[in-house]
Amino acid sequence: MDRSGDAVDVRVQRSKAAVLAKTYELLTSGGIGGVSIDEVSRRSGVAKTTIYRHWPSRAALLVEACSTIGTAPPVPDTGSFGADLAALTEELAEQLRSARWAAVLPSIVDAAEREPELAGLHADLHARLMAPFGAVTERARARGELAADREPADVTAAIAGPLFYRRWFSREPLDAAFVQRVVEDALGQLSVRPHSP
Amino acid sequence: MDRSGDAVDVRVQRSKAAVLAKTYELLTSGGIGGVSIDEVSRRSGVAKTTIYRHWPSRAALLVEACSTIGTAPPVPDTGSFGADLAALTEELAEQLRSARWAAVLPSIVDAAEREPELAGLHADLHARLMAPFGAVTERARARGELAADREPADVTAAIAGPLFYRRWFSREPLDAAFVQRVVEDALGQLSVRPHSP
Amino acid sequence: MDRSGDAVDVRVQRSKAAVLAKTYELLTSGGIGGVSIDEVSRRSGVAKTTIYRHWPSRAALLVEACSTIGTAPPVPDTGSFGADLAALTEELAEQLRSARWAAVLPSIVDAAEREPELAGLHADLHARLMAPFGAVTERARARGELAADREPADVTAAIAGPLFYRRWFSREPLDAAFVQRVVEDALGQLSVRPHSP
Amino acid sequence: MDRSGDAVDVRVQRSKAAVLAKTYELLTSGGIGGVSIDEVSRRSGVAKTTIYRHWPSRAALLVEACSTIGTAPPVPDTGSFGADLAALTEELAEQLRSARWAAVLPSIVDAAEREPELAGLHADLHARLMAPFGAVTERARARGELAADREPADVTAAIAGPLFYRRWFSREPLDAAFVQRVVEDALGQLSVRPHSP
DNA sequence: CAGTAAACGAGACGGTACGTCCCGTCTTATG
DNA sequence: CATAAGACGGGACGTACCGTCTCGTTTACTG
Repeated sequence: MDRSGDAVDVRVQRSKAAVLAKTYELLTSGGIGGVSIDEVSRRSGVAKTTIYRHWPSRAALLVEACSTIGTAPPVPDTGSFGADLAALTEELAEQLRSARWAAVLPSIVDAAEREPELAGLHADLHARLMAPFGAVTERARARGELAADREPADVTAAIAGPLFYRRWFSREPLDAAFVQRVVEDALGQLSVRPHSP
Repeated sequence: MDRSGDAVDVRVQRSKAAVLAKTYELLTSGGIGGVSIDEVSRRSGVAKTTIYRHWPSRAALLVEACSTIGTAPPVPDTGSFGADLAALTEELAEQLRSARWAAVLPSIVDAAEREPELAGLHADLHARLMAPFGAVTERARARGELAADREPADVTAAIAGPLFYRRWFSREPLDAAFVQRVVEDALGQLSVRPHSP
Repeated sequence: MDRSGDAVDVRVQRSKAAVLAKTYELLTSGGIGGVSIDEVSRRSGVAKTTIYRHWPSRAALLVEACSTIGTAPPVPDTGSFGADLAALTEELAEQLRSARWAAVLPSIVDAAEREPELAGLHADLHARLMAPFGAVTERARARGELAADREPADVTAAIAGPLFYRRWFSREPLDAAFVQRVVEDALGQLSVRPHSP
Repeated sequence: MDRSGDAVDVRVQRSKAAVLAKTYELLTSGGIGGVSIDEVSRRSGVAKTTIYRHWPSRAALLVEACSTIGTAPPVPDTGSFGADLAALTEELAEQLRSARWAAVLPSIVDAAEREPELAGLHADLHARLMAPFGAVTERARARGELAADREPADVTAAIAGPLFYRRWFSREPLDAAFVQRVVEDALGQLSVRPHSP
């Protein structure tokens, strides 16, 4: 019966796609509270049984629906770490302001906090979101703009820290001035040296 | 008639106290999602009807139950902004590692994200937690250690940003070295001048 | 402090009257299901406590509200048993068609069926309603129109039986023809002799 | 899909049967007022949700539960209307003394009085109970024992009227002498002619 | 005219039931 | 063997009444 792996049954793909699409639709229209498995099933025409076959819980479905959406931005390559960082930070701020995943991340964080099995999902999502910062950081280290002991984690802490804090904790607007200052402060504290090629 | 406010019937106090206590208990153990009126009623022995008599909704009960959560640390007064900030930051890190509210905040953030009536609750809690940073910042500005255009919000963003990020998003341990670096970076980017009395 | 029983405090009268009036009002507007102690209290301004002080239960209040209303018709005295009986029967039929107690009696019967303490109330009400039939029957026996072995109970069974049956069991209209036939049949089976004074 | 009607899922049958059985139990022990969906659910082990899935309201459930109550006695065929009627009347009196439905009818009458959706239930039950009287009446008319203008309704009024009255209103015992007199009176007022075959 | 006991209003309380919504599990039949 | 269809047990929601229970406050008779 071995379908040799790659012919994974087209129906599975179809079902998952339909479910994710409707989940996304409900998510954007009614927030997380507006997504119920029953409703997704009703609208997508995919049986509830099937949904539970593919996702262990409502939370898992939400996570995937969001992570599909929360695709990391392309890694910029301007030639200088500063410009790369500014571009990425602006993009991140923009997503925090408007992207669907930004409204859902706290519930994922919360889930990760109390259900260890969901912590993995959180880690995946986080890694995906932060990957571009890692990439430009590595490049900067290779070019000597950044000291060798500066880790990608330091960069994300310096950038995402203040942004996330402002988005979810102080709940003030993420205006351009704030974003710019965050970039400058980060560059300052990371002791970035100008790149001379 | 007029029972003039202070003789408000002891039973009311008892009921409310019992309900709040159990709500708090459920809150810290299961987050906001773990609090249901039915469960509070069951555990507290207070009838559901009575709970609804005192709080119009689940949200209202949560707001009041949370108002006792997260007591801010005392404001240090070492004489220098740097030392004050270091003390507060270490205290905050310690609370993030162990305090009950640290496990609950994400669910509050999540709730604030989509239930407007709970946003106030989040704002209160946040203000309470960050108040000491505001106090030492104001003092530093008065003493000239800090430029007049440096707002308390800048300080909390510089300190709480990385700490919160690490606690809930990158989920790495909040070790002493990290805390120390956060303080140093913050002092650097805030352009703190030494205090000469 | 013995107020010697009969000076029962005017306030009691006032409260009871107010409660019964509103109960009656609710009863006629919303049927038995429309009467709730809370609502009666709200509308009459009489505290729930006071209501329960005077009536042991909602049922008891309803019974009294109905029995106050279901006053028996005056005993006719036409000179002949047949005419008396016809008058009483027509009056009874009229009450069955329109009086408030007619809509409530079944619930009293039901209550009497399963709560012995309410059976007494039922008996009272029944006796009050049937008293006039007893009176005219006794008179007819005294005058020799009716054999001495014909009891009032036989008369009520012959008259109220078919009427009640039609009102509550077959649920057909109590039209004049039916009422007339019931009277005739009763007179026939009671072997009424014409009265010669 | 089409499960074509007869393979309607055994579970549905099981649930409905369990619910109806317990409803019937509660009904006969506590009358219509003694039936609550919660209690039925609790005793039957069938979830409240499931009950509401099958019956849109408490009333609908009661209607169905009552439809099995009160099975009519077999129609006698002695050859004469008088003997048939006597047999049926004695059987009815016996049921009034002991049958479960006799304790429940008043609450059904009461319900029919004010809940139109339950009136149908009452009508069904009444028709079922009275059917045998209709049958023997028709036969008697066909044989000429009874005038053509004597309706089954007249017979039931003459028989069930006094019996029901005595059972629920005067609440005196339904002894043999009373039953016999009711039959005789009925035969008299119906002007029954002897049957000559 | 003061004292006192009843009746009273206000309303908190524990409790039961309502009918609805969603969860996640299950069973069965179809393609 | 993935799926559609949908029944099922369960738990929570917020509301309406029930009947009980303090508590002070009239009110009207008594001494």
